[in-house]
This record gives sequence, structure tokens and C-alpha cells, in this order.
Amino acid sequence: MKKITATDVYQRLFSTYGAQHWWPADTPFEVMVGAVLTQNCTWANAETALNNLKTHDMLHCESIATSNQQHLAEIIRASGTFQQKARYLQQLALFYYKSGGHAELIKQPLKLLRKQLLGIYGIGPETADSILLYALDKPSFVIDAYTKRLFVRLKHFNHQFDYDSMQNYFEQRLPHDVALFKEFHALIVSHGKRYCQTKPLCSQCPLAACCPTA
DNA sequence: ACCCAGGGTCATA
DNA sequence: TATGACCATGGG
Repeated sequence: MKKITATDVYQRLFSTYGAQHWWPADTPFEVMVGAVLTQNCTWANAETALNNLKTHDMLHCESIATSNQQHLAEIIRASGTFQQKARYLQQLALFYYKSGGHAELIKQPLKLLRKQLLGIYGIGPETADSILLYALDKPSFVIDAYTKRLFVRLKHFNHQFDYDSMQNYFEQRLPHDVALFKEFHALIVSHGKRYCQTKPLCSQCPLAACCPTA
């Protein structure tokens, strides 16, 4: 059986699910906060925490950076691991403030920005790339558990591939287009939520015919 | 009651 | 470098 290309996977997912309209947020800073809040938790819980921040008029870098850490933690409680995330958010807000905000940040080249983001306590590769792509409009391909699971299943690479290897794999095969990267990642997540989790529903999966292990 | 979700850090070997 | 423990809520 012929292996489906990454581009064909994108086209098939898009024609099946349509545009996903990621990332839902009013400001780039909200995207950055959301990227931390959704770490290892459902988007619904992250959204509850975001709305709670809005209710308290706390969704700004100054208020987050200067707020009492315990107070902040209670406000974002619904997102889980909230003591850690309160610390993470304060570091991120401080970085955002010291960098001069969105307008100054986007002037910097992708590679340098990525390095700076990874230096922030609580920002790992996936969160950094989510911020680069969805908050700063930089073409940095986001890898997550869904991406790995799907493309291991499609035999594009194996389980031993680390984050950077997987990111390189896609960035070498796709045009570096911000809109494409945004849509592709969102589609992979939407698809992953429906299919091939613990109980495969692969008979109706739009990629079933491409899935050697189905 | 168990399992996982739009991860990351830290200690240990 | 490579696992494992830990964080912790809410929904299935």
C-alpha cells in the first residue's frame, strides 16, 4: 500500500472537517496565556480559567506579572496543576512585558524567539511553538501527542522520534505557510479527538485506507 | 473507581 | 539520554 503524503493528509482532513478557526482569542497575549493553561488539560477547563481571568480583569501582562501568586493560582484553578501554572504565567507575563509586547516581539526572527521562549520557566517545545504560530504568526510547526500518534500510525516515523525530529520532518515537507501550519495542527487535534484513541473507530475514519495498523 | 486532556520540570541512573 | 514521579481539575 502506498504511503499517503503529509500534504495529502492535510487535504483529506480539511475536506472532511473544514476550517477549524484556531486559535480562539481576543488578543495575542490571550493566546499565550491559553497555551500555558491548556497544558495537559482539556480546552474546556483552560477556557474556564481564561474566562475567570477576564472576569477579574486579569488578562493583561501587567496584572498577571504583579499579582499575588496564590491569588492568581485560585483564579486559574479549573485548569489543573494551577500552582505550577501560576508560576509559569508570571514568568511568561514578565517576559512579554520586558520584551515590549506583541509589536516588538514579532520583529524578531523565529529562531531567536523560539530560543527565548524555551528559556522561560514552564515553556516547553509545544507551548513555544503554539505561541510562535498562533500568537506571533511565525511558521513554526506544532507537534503534540495527537500528531505523533497519527503519523506513527501512518508509518511516517516511529515512536523514538523526539520533538525536534518530528518538527523537522514536517517543516521539510510542507511549504512554510503560517495559515497552513495553523490549520494543519488544528485539524490533527480535531481528528485525533475522534479517531484512533484507545478504541479505534477506523472503519469510518477518513484515513482508514491509509492506516496500515487499522 | 479509573483514565485522560491542545505538557513541563525535576530527580535519578 | 532516558525513564518515572509529580502536578491537579473536570468530564467520560
